Amino acid sequence: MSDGPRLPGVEREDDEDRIVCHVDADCFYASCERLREPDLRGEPLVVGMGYEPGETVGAVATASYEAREFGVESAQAISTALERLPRRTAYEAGKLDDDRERAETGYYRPVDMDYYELVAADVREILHDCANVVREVSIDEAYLDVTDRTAWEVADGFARHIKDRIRREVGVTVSVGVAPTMSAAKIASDFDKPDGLTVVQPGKIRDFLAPLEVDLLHGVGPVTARELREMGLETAGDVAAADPEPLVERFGERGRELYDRARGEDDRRVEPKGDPKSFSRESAFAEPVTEPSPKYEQIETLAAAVADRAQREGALYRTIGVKAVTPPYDVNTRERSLPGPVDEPDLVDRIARDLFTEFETDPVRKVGVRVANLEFAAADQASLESWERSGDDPEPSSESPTGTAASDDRTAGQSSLTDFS
DNA sequence: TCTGGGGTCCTAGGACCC
DNA sequence: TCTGGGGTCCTAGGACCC
Repeated sequence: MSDGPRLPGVEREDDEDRIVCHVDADCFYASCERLREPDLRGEPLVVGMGYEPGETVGAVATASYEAREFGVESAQAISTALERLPRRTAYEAGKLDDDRERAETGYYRPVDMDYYELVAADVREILHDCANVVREVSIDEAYLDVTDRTAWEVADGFARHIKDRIRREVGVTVSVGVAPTMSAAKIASDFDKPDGLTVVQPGKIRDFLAPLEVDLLHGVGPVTARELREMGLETAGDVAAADPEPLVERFGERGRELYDRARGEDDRRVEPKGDPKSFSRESAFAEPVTEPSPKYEQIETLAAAVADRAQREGALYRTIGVKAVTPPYDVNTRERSLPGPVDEPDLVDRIARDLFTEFETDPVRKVGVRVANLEFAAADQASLESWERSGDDPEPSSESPTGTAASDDRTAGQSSLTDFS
């Protein structure tokens, strides 16, 4: 109902003064492990894959803050982590060849996603209780639009309430950022980790961001950070004050976005996450493999896993792809699109093999299979179709004498309408 | 830091169509 | 029959995130 000048065709709505909360669990996997194994509290703890005897490839998924003291970081090669922080069990068994102290060792646990999902579900429930709109970004991270639930004067108390509930009812700690935009809220939640709480009031975003290094901005990784530094831009404040033209020229659309975000401008609204766009599975070999057969065996396994996942989630796919990582670390992808969406595990296998023949004799350190161009027919379309063709065969094709979808043209639809009315 | 696994989005060239 | 302009889809690669 607000009056005032509007550009024709532009929806302004209640654009102003959203209150966005970003909730980010602190080293979530490690917290989960401590939940079911309280003795791990206060100890250096690494959750990852590949540290068991016989395994050589793997990486750190999460390191507790105690483990980070030793230079262990997420995404680090597990071998590096073990050098910096040997396993406590190795110490206790007297297997360490150097004279390290017990205090310089830590605990290692394998990733157990099923368990973490259970814990995350409890957190989610609280989040949905605290906000009208929740966007789950990952298992341990979500945006909340809490505009209708609180006000800026008491936003810190509201965020405190969320943190307290999660700690009391689930037993893990989270860091919360509150700001008028998603991007500022995200950075705010990271500002005071762990167990942090940072509120950025409207009008203060640019001041808040100004001193931060560019790589703290969401979407700026090592490559972009280096290029920005080469352009003389070290902090978010530098970017905000820069001429946007060179940024757009160098980084395209991302450059514009970067510039806007550094200035505190971000008009994205918190919206629930939609359907996934792709499913993939991949796995690395202990060392590069040249023989064709182990590679094809992996492809077969991964293809089956991906097809199974799609089936379980009720997704049809129209594109099938493979990935071959060759030394030193070249990522090659090949994909093929089909005329229409399918759910055919055999086809995934066949096409994946076919696409992979190109790398058959190359040394390969990692292979992957992917399906994309997903369609979730069952949920969305069933209702749409029944709405469009109301009165039509309620169980399409299952009762059909031919059993083929090909017979489902207008004429067939008409006749079944007659049949069922 | 020589590298795990599962995702998203963007870009750029080519094919193809009108 | 020497060559415009716009749009969409497909494919491969790259950067990034957790």
